[in-house]
Amino acid sequence: MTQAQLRPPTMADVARLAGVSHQTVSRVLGNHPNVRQETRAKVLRAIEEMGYRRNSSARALATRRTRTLGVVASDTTLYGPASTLFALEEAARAEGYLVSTVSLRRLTVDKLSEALDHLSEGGVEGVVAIAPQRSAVEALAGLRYPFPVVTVGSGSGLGIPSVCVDQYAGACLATGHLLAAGHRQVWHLAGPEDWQEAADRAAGWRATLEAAGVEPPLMLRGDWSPQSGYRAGQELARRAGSGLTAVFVANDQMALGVLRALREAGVRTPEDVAVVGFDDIPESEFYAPPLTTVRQDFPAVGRQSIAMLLGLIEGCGPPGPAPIAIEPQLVVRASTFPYTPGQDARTA
Amino acid sequence: MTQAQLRPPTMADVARLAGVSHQTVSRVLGNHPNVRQETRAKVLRAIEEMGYRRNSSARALATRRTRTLGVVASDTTLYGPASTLFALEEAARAEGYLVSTVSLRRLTVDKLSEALDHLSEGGVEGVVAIAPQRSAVEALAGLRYPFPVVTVGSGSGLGIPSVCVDQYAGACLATGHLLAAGHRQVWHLAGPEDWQEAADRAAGWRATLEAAGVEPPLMLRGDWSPQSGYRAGQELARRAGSGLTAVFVANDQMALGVLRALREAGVRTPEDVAVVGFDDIPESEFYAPPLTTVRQDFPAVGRQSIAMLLGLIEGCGPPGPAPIAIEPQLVVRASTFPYTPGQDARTA
DNA sequence: AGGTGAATTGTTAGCGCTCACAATGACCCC
DNA sequence: GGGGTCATTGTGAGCGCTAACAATTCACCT
Repeated sequence: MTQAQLRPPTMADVARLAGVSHQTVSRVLGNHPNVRQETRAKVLRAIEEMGYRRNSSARALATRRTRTLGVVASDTTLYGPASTLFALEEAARAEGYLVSTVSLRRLTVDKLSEALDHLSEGGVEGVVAIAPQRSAVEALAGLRYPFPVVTVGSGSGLGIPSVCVDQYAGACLATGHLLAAGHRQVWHLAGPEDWQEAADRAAGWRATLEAAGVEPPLMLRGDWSPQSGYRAGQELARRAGSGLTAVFVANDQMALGVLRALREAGVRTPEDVAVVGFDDIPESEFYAPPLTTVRQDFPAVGRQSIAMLLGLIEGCGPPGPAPIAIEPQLVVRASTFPYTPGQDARTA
Repeated sequence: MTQAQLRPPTMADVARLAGVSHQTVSRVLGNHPNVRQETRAKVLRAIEEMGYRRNSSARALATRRTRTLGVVASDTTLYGPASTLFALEEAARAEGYLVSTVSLRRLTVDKLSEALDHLSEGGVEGVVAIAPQRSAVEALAGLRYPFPVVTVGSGSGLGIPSVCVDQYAGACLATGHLLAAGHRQVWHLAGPEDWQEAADRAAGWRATLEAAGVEPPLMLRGDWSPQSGYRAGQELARRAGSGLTAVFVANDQMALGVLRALREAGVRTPEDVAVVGFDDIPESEFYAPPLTTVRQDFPAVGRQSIAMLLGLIEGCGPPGPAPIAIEPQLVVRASTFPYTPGQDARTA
């Protein structure tokens, strides 16, 4: 006999039907201890009957908590950002928070600040910014918002709390793998200059070579796209004649372009040139040949970021937890030779 | 001389500083016409000075509008869903709405209903569900929520408003292209049975063949992943010896697996077997060989869905706009022969 | 001067909920 | 039997905003 109503029922309506005060209804909903079992049942029945749902705005107003977090992301059709976004959302939901997302095509300082304003209007209690570009993060450091902001994938060091995978370590893994397989020299196709991750991967590559007593060769640059990898691949193919045998590419998509360029130039992988990527996107296993690459633990990134943000929101402590780095993992496939002691890769 | 305050300033604080009533502040913020220029300036100065921001919860409570939409998505690391999500979010933001997202790893009836409950708790005014699986949409038809729900990528016909790309037309384009290039027969590697898009693509394929007087061969099935494409590709390679010359694969990622299986079996593409994919993901241009595929207009999907949802929210009319289908587009690359009249593809 | 209407501003009453506190009653102990 | 405790429930006052209406001011006309 639930009659259709224009206004959804309020707590007072439920209270009236159950013959209690609105506060008792609130207590039942809030799982407060001191409610008689019988009363609780009565209230629950009334709630059920009226199809009652608490009004979130009123609740938020009274408690001063919206239980909403914001996320700013860009390039969400790429595997890395999409995975991070997913992980963040899942972690936040597990903590009972709603997530409002702003996706940007390109992350610029203006757009980032607009996005934060938009989220601020929406009443978020904190924001995670997937901001892998240094310029954006630097700008962020200057702005003031009435809620904490945590960044993902950017370096820390600007005083903004941040979580990231240890890109440097991943690059060491990749470069070390190539050296161990017998290569005398390892080239690098890096990501865009402004990206912290690109810089960290390049630094890891350079350091590993130097530690092995190898002078790092000219570093190439792409923009993460297969297209840019293809162009760089043509350059690499040209050098394959004069001693180039191994390349560490800063992401899998560029590696795809490199593989195509090498193949078109008649350069075999891994016999002539070994290739290592970064990210372990699902497709990389099916490239020609399947790609050796570095896997990142995105779910861990999501959990850590949300944990850090909630710490900032609830603890209110400006110091915040120390920056966290998550360890990546090497996945060896057919685009490189496995490590075989005493054997030179080039003659395998 | 802005002093730090524990509680953020309220409208009343601003009003006091500006020497007006709080209602005048509200009018300035709401861009109401009848405020004297001078008063407006005074108020704006006070707002600026105090760093005042309207409290969204209080606003939502008073207006009964949260200006928040919900989106339920799954498989967001795939290109299609990620693009749709991005387009939705952008379209909603353009209309001044905040978007709360729930991403699901796998879309099941239970998870979908949990997601809608979670969004409902968050006070969304409407939800777009990216629900490409028929079972989920059917379940949705049974549930009642206090807000309208629009689906994307599911068929309509269940009484739930829906927007999608015309998959059937896309499949006709793909299959027709192969027939026009001279192939006598076209095989099909379909997506999972439960997916509406997979069913529509299969139907378009079948209808095109039948219209050309060709008996459709056995249909293979995958699960969208490169792995499943690889397995199906091995089967296809086996049949390449006995007359198979063309395959229409239901998405690009499976096509990647097919290409690899064919290559490993020594079957050349397109000389021995031509392959067409679906989606036009950014990488497909760099496959070996570059993939002929069907491009979908995701931004249009986003705009239409949001427009439909807002129509339902604001118009309140249960009839709602008619289901909208968006036209896809064929992108021809090297994995197929272009159409050359009078020439048999197999001898090209 | 008095009246009319428009422009501008202030006043009041909620929106639906939670919090702090008061009130009630049951029970127990000396 | 009075006073204490505990469990349970109700009351009242906001949270910060907008909407409706009332009040004021001012320009302009007859």
